This record gives sequence, structure tokens and C-alpha cells, in this order.
Amino acid sequence: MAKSSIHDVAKAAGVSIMTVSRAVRGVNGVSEATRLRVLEIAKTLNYVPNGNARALATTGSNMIGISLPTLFNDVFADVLLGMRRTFQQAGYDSVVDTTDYSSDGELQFIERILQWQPLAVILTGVDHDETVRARLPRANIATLELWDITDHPIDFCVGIDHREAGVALGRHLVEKGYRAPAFIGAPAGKDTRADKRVEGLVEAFRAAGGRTLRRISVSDDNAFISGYTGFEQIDRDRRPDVVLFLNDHMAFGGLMRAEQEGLRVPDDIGIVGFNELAITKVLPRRITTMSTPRRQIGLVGARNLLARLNGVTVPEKTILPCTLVPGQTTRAQ
Amino acid sequence: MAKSSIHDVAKAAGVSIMTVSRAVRGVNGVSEATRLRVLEIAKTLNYVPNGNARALATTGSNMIGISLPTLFNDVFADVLLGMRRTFQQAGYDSVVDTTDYSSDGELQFIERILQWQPLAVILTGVDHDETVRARLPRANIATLELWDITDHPIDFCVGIDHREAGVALGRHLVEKGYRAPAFIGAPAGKDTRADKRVEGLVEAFRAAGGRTLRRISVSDDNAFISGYTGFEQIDRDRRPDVVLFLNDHMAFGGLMRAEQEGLRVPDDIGIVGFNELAITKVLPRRITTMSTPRRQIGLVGARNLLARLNGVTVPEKTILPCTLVPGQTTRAQ
DNA sequence: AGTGGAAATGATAACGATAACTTTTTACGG
DNA sequence: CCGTAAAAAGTTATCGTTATCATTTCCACT
Repeated sequence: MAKSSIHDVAKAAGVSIMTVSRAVRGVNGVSEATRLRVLEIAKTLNYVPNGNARALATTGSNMIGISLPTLFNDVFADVLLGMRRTFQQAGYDSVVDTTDYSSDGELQFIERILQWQPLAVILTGVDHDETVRARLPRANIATLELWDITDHPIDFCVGIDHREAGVALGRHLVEKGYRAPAFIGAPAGKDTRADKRVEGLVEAFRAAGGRTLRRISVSDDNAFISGYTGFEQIDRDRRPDVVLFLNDHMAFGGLMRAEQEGLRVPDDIGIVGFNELAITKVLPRRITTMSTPRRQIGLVGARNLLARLNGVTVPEKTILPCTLVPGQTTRAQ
Repeated sequence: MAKSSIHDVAKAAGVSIMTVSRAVRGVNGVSEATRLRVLEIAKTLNYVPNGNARALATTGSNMIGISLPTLFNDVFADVLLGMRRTFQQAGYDSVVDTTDYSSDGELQFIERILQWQPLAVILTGVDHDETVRARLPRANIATLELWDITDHPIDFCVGIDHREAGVALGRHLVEKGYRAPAFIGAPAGKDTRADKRVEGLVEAFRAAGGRTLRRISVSDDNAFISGYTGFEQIDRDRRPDVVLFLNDHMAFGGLMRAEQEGLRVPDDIGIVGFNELAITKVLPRRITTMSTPRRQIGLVGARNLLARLNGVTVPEKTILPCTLVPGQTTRAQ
């Protein structure tokens, strides 16, 4: 069964292609009788409108391109969840791609997606290759930057203040008496959001006269494993009193390793995660973490984008609040 | 800066549009000098070829559509990992979408993706809406079914034998003396792969004269949480001696709940997962599970698909082996 | 029956690229 | 300096659809 075009349907139905076009789009200008007949024939012929021709003729698709660093992180799955559903209900198609945290990957995504004349582009974070900005003239393509914020977004952004989150976390730990922090996560420069949180941490600890934060980089794809192996790399002679992880899954991996090494948590060492991922809800001891409004970021981002597409002006910068979640993996006092 | 077409570039460069077309595609028939000049101008004009027009003119894109049930499952992230990289290196674009385990969602995916004249389509599982098969005439669109297997694939399939995995797991547990199994997972009919595993389990336990398997359905998006809440629903008066979960994350959630209820694992109750997800590698006690070759499924699938696209005949059915991983959450004897 | 106007239908020209063919230019040997 | 083949560049038709405008059909009302 070869693929049939609007032409074939028209011929089979004995009408012009315009009538078929109108019938399948459900627009006005066809009698109910012919519409039904045309749709009937279209179905038997297995007719599927050619999106390329359609997009070409109407100059512009209804597609929204979404770029994420990775799918191996519940954070982005969460963000995506609210978003895609919203777009779909509004009649837009969305296409997701991953960059594996490389700005080059992001650039490639942009180049690929722009070929399809998208209506909008959604990027993760606010730090991009210089070329990316140049390629996204806000006049033509609505651009949403998610998960991080900046005073000078390409178009507009919705996210959390990572630096501030780092500061808040750091101050909390300082209050609890911690003075020698370590951070385990992606290498500096890879995940710029994490870098900003680390900056905030450093500031908070420095203000309290604490020891310089030690940073340990790990690279395994999987968070549990990299948390575990990251913890192994801690210098046993100058052991930190608290270890902060890129996220809760890594923190859990680290926690497992700590216990295996015979360290008592939180007495010997504190463990801190980030994001308040679902796993923390099932553990007997809550991990100290920072709750981030991921679902909401997706929702607000999507809604703002829809508004923006309909010509409504939206705020350039939307900051959503995080909440500190004290747990039992850091000292009570 | 308005978007510019091949026309604008041609005019600016003082050549015909064909020359621009050849230059940007890097095909033969343009002198090195003009090519450079054209590319230079194209760059300054911010020219991006219109993929829609291109696909229309060449009748057919280089796009591969991938349908997955969800991104909230490391299994599919794993499968995807090897696949997309392979496609990208081979010069194909891939587009991922999720169905949330609904066959209607899958159908919608098909309808959407077919508009873009994809080169190939990748589906998860082998059980589809009747319409899906009709829409995918293997002559036109290569179709790969992943993660499950069947004797009559739409085109060809690469996966594991879920029923057999269930039987193997069941036999192992029977050997260990278990006779009263329960399964906690998605409602029957939602995840057909899980259903097949359950079938296998039922068979194995029945053959040993065990109690009928109890099935508990949970629906939370998150595996840790649904494992936890699923375990709560266990009938305390007729407690099973072993609980099998849809996957290791759910098993971990269940394990946490069991311990909170004061049950000793494995003495009071056995806990079994599936997939050997990364978290199992960091736990002090290994969860009894079944290791599945997810990465390999992605790789083999992708390679076969590439071969298929180049006219090579590939096997209709490729079964990859699973490995039982006995752990400490079931009795040793 | 005749007429005006709305509804239904059709014809034609884009949309932005590529394929296939034709024409012009270049290069080189005699 | 000519002839000729190869390389470079251009012309035209086409892909499948939609926008726009032109035409036909259908009714309701005088």
C-alpha cells in the first residue's frame, strides 16, 4: 500500500484537492456530506497529510523544540512532565533532545531544530555558546530558558536562583556547626547550575570562617554510582565534616558508601543532597536536602511560553522559591 | 534579522539558487572559490536551510521516530543511550516521544510522526493497537520493536523474553522454598511486558503447587513511592512470603516499607526486583533481581535498523539473554 | 420565474528546496 | 589560436500542501 497524497484522495473522491484539504483540516467551506465522503475515502486510502508540505505552505510549523542535558535525571523528567502535556493540549508538538551537558551538543541541537522552523525553543540553563544567542533572534523564535535564571535572558527565563540556594544551604550547615565542606558532583564547568550552587556554598562557609570547600568530580552516567565512587575519593586524612552532593541520588550513593566505610552519619560526617527527589520520601532517615519546584518550573514555563506565543508580554525573569528540608543526615544541633 | 531563504543568499552572492544549494550541501559542481563565498554570505545572513522544503523536494527525511512509554524509568534511558548516539553518528535524526503506557498515546504518536515522513519508527513492546499495524506498512517504513519479542513483528524486533524471565525468576524462588508470591506493579493491561513476566511467575509457582500469585496495582509516577505504597497494601492476614516488584526502584521502596513495618528481610518476607538498575550496586545488601541487557538492546536494535535501512535483511526476532542475580533479599536456602 | 447573496467548490500561484537537464565557462593539447 | 572535453553555473519542473481569488451551485424571498 503506497503512501497516498492529497491528489489521490481528490481523484478518488471526485473533488478538487482544495476540497480535500479543507475537509481534512476541518475548516469551513465544505458541505457536511462531502466532508464525510472525503474523510471516508482518505481513511481507506490510508492518507496522512504531509507535514513537510503543510509546514512549507503555511510557512511555519507548530513545533516547540526542547533541549535538556540528560534524561538520566528525574529533575528533567519532572520538568518535562507538566510541560509537554500543556503543549499538547494547546495543540503544539514538542520535540525533545539531549545535549549531555555539552554546550556544543546544545549548539548542534539548535542547528538541527532551526531547520524545522520551530515556533519556539526551550533551553536548559542560561549559559550558552555565543553562537546560540546569535542564532535565536527573539523576534522570530520565542525562547524559554529553564531551570536557571539571569538578568539577561535570550528571551525570557523561569527557574530557581542556584547561587542563592547554595548560600541558603551553606548558612544552614554553618548554623549546625559544620565548617569543612566538600562537594561531589560533575566537574566544574560541566553543569553550570551546580557551579553556581557551589559558589553560594563557598560564600556561606567563607563568611563563617570555615575551611575551603573541596570539590570532587565524578563522571559516571549514573547518579547512585557516582555518589558512591565519589565518596570513596574523599581524602581520609583531612576528612570533611559535611559532604554535599549534586543531587539526592548521588547523596544516597554517598551515604551507602559512608556506612560501608563504618562512618556514622551524621555524627562522623554530614550528608546533604539536592532537589528532594522521590527517593528521599521512602528512606527511614530523611536526607538533608533542598526542595526544588521542578514541576512548577515546567508548568509556569509552559504557560508563559503559550502566552508569549499569543503575543502577551511575559516577565523576562521568573524566580521560583526553593525550600530547605532539614533531615537526619546532618546534625540536629 | 528576518529569516533568509536560499533565494536571499543567491541574490546576495550573485549566483543562482542551485549554486547555493550545492554549496551548502557540499556536493560537487561548485568551484572552491564560489563555495567559500556562498558559505560566507550564508553565515552572515544567518541562513538555515528549510528542512520542510528539503524533505519535500527529496521526498523523505532522514528522521527516525522513537516511541517510549515513559522517561521516568532508567530502563528506557539506558536503551536510548546507545541508540541515539549510533543514529547521530550515522547521520540520522531521531525524535523521541512518550506514550505514558497508553496504546492510544502510541497511536497518536504514530499519526503525528507519520506526517513527517520518517525513515523508520521504533516502538516499545510488541503489543499495539490494531490501527498501528495498519499504518506501518513495512515496505515503506522500517519498524523496530524494542524490549519485547514476538514471532510476528510488524517488521523486526529486538528484546528479551519477558515470559521466560518470569519463569526463571519464579523457578529460582520456588527452589528457595517460596510458595506464596505477590507482585506489585502497574495495573494488569498497562505494561504488557510486566504482564508477561507475571504470567511466567504464575506458571512457575503453579508448577510447584504454590499459592496463587496476588497482584497489587499501583499508579504513582514515581517508582520509589509506588513501591513503598504498594507494600503498604499487602494483606497482613495472608501475607505473601515473597514480593516481586516491577523493577528495582520499586523493590527498594518496598524494602524500605517492609523494614519500617518491622518485617525482617529475607526471614519474614522476600523482596525481588527487576532489571538490576544501578541503585542495586550501591546497596549494602544486594536485592535479588534479574539483570536485563538494556544497553545492548539499544545497540543491537540501532545497528540492525541501520542495516535494514541499507537494504540488508535482518533477523525478524532477536532475543537477548537475561541473567538472574541472586541477592540477600531472598533466602539463601 | 427572477434575483441577490451566501455557501460550496475549483483554479492558480506560492512556499523553499532539489533533480535532471542545458548552457556557459574554463583549461589544455595540438 | 582553435577545438573539445570537463567543470561550473543556470533553467525548469516538481515535491504536497495552503491562500487567495474566481466560479458555480443552492436557497430564500419577492
